[in-house]
Amino acid sequence: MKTKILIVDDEESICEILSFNLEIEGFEVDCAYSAEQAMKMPLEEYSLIILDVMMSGKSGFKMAKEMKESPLTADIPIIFCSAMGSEESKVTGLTIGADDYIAKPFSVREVVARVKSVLRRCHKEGDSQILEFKGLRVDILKHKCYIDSSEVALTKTELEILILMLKNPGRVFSREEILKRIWKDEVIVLDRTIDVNITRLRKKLGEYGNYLTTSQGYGYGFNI
Amino acid sequence: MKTKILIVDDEESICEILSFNLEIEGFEVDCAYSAEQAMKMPLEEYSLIILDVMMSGKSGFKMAKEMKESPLTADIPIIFCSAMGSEESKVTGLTIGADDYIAKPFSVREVVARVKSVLRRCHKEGDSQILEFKGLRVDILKHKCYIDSSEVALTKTELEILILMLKNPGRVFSREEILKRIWKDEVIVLDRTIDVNITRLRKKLGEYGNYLTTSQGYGYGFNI
DNA sequence: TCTGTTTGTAACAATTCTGTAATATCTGCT
DNA sequence: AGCAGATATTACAGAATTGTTACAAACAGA
Repeated sequence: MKTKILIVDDEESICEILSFNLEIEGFEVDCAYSAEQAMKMPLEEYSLIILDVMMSGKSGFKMAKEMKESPLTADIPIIFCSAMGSEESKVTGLTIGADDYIAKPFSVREVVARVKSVLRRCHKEGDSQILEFKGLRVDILKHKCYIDSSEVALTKTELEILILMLKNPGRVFSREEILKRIWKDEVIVLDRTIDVNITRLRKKLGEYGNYLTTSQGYGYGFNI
Repeated sequence: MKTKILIVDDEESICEILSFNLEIEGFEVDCAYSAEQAMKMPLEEYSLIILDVMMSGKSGFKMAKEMKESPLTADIPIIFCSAMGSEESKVTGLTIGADDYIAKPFSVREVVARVKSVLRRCHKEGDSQILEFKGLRVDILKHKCYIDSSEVALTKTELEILILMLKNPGRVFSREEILKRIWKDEVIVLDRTIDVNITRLRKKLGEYGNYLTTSQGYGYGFNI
């Protein structure tokens, strides 16, 4: 399977040139022309995202921040690119949210080199993205959960909670933390909502539900 | 209790992005926007300080130097970061006692990696903060207590008292001190409440309960 | 639009925690 | 030993936390 890369830039010509060159290098490349459009795509399928900082509508930085908040997409490396203009200093500040940074105008050669470098650094090439514990298996790319090879139907919320917990087994997450990472800052829901979702998850996971433990006064965790 | 990190940088955006990402990693993060402001904070509470070299007002170097002069703060690891990637400032930083050095612009992933590395090196890692005495073990992050590898169920209050004592073995805590640190100022409870909780703790800890000693007229302590 | 699913909320039940008070025991001193 | 002050123990009820269920709104697909 080819390594997939997503380019998000409102300048169509840039997308074209980049995707052309990256495809020559053997990558599979998709393009989005706005952050809004990109956010509707199945981001977790991509091994790397090239993100323009300055776009009309949602900025690349904002999009990156949202990605970091979801356990599904938090680990995807991002390369920012932006025109070095009057806001040079601001750009410097923003770049640190990324795994790499490229200033426009850039040479195609440079971009390809950085893409390869970041992928090497993050060991993400061909990464299967599967979480496993005994007979419990979660395929992050496919959004599926299996127990002993038979599928368990989890809803999006349930799956994200499970992924968050499974990625940090043993760690206890406070309700506040869970809200921040599953529901983002935009939506406001009650603490009790977490409890309800944990209950649902436990029920669906059967015997494995017992590993989702409560730390009274602290929160929840996946306890091995 | 989470590992606390202080970020000192006059660029607010940098503070934001770093703190956001470090919080996701499970650290508790505070920010200061100048060395002067930072020096007014209770520095000894932090397990690590990320310090910008170039700030208006007092420089990061100067602040580090002052920290090294106080026994309270001399051992806190410091990671310098600076826009000038010149070898010169790097050398200055390391001689002053910095534990690591990062040149801007940096990737968040890099910073997080270095933070973890430094904490690991200093035996203060955020992944598994563990207090241990013979067969008694407390995992602070997991909020769990074990005796000879089997879990002992402690309540929140009991656990907090035990952690307080175990962190300062030999030291005697007055009731007043214990109230202040476990119950904060918010809640007001009787002195006798402490006694009851100590009793409960002793019973649950079995043989190790004997190490929780009373200093008549003074208070309690974990006496090795 | 109809239908089924997902998801948050509310209400209530079950459980666990925790401070208090009453009583017993201990400690240091004379 | 006897006393006074300090600490230990116990039981209990109220508080706090968590679990469960049912329901309705929002959503998605046909």
